[in-house]
Amino acid sequence: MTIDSNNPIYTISNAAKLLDISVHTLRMYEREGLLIPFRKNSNQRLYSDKDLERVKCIKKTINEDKINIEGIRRVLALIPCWSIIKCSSEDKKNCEFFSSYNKPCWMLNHKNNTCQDKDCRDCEVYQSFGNCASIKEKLKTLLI
DNA sequence: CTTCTTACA
DNA sequence: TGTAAGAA
Repeated sequence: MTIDSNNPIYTISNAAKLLDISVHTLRMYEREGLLIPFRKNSNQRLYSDKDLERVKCIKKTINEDKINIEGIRRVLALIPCWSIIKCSSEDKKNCEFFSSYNKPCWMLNHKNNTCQDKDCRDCEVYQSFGNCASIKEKLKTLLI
């Protein structure tokens, strides 16, 4: 983890074992827009240590804070991505995100805007809201 | 043998 | 959340 926590090295079965959840649940979190695992050319999912931390945060939020997947997704849908990546007004006009309030930006189409060639998994927006500890800090920097 | 997608008595 | 089918 100290070398490169972004290295996708865990298969879905290994990740599930480490997290003590089922592979089915991991796929569901993905389908619900809570995380974006790395994909090999063979379409197989791979998870990094950072991904594991992200899922731990999700588990904690669901089990301890009693917020369901839908609730988490709606919070993520409020991230001011345009401010983080500094969209132009043209980008905003072409972005589907501005007509949606229940999906995180990384679940939407990015055609015709500055995000179209980006991999959301590598995006600062997705990364910054990856675990419970960093979210509040990130929001502080946006409000200053 | 593992993983992928899709579906559901 | 679990399990199953058929494909890769």
